[in-house]
Amino acid sequence: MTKTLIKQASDYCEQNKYRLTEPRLQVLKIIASSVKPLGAYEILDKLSKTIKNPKPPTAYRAIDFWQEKGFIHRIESINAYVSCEAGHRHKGSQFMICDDCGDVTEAHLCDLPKTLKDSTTKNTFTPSRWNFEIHGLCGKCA
Amino acid sequence: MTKTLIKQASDYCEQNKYRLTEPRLQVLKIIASSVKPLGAYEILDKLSKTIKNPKPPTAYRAIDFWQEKGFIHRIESINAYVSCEAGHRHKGSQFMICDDCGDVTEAHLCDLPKTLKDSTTKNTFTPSRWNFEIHGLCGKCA
DNA sequence: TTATTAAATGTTATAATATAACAGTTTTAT
DNA sequence: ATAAAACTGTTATATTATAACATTTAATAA
Repeated sequence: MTKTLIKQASDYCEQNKYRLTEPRLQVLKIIASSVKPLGAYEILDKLSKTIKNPKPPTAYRAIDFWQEKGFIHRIESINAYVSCEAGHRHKGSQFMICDDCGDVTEAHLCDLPKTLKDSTTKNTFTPSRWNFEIHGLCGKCA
Repeated sequence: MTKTLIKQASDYCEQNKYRLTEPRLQVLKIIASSVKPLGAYEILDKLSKTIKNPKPPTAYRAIDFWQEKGFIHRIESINAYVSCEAGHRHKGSQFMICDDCGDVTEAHLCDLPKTLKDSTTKNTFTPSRWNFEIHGLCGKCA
């Protein structure tokens, strides 16, 4: 639900004294209204419909902002960005990426699965955030 | 153990009729002998010690080759490559990446942890490969 | 309510990462 | 020997991302 996410973001900004500027608003709308992850330059391209001749930093700054605040995630293996529906800040995500149609499904992971957690413990490693990207085929494409 | 990995790779090429060419050998040696993940252009730079004036495709082709064969992995969140000690082809890895010193520890994951597997099932998603990147602090830096 | 500061954007340039395309070479199989 | 396949060399360029600094907007304090 696009509207819900924008509302959430708007409330978040108000509560935390961040400015919901035009680049930020438009970038979030663009990402939230896409069914597939978008690359930064796709976002930039769409941004040019509402902002005159935007440059890369305009897109990247807004992307970075929402990413820090947990409203969007970067899918590292495809250099693309998706909005997050979780409605709360979480340390990690599990993405299921269909290599056929490009569709991505997210499940957020507030905790590390036990086997992985055990592995970090064994290595005296203190996790702060995690990103699990699973490639394969979605139900429609399988 | 660098020697072991090179030997493994050499045997693998012989058994599978792949050519262990100079760029491939040097690139694998470079990655295998580094304690930290290396970026493609770092690899290219080191490659210039044994190959005269190498160009990006020379490095990237060898990188892609070893990656396909499972002898190295790409760490997506830092655009860098590490050798794999597992000695067998596995579908996924868990990387623990220290954000302070840059050190990376790998644990290979032949199977998806149950919670994640359940999540794929629920989404009728068929996994083929996975990459789990956990950021945080290693024992030395914590 | 104006001055000051902080936060954010606009703009130019460039860095960092990666690949396309095609010519030439080496190896393998015939 | 010849042809085909695999691989490398080389030039050029695409893609992704950031540095640096001038300018504008908004919040805060005098």
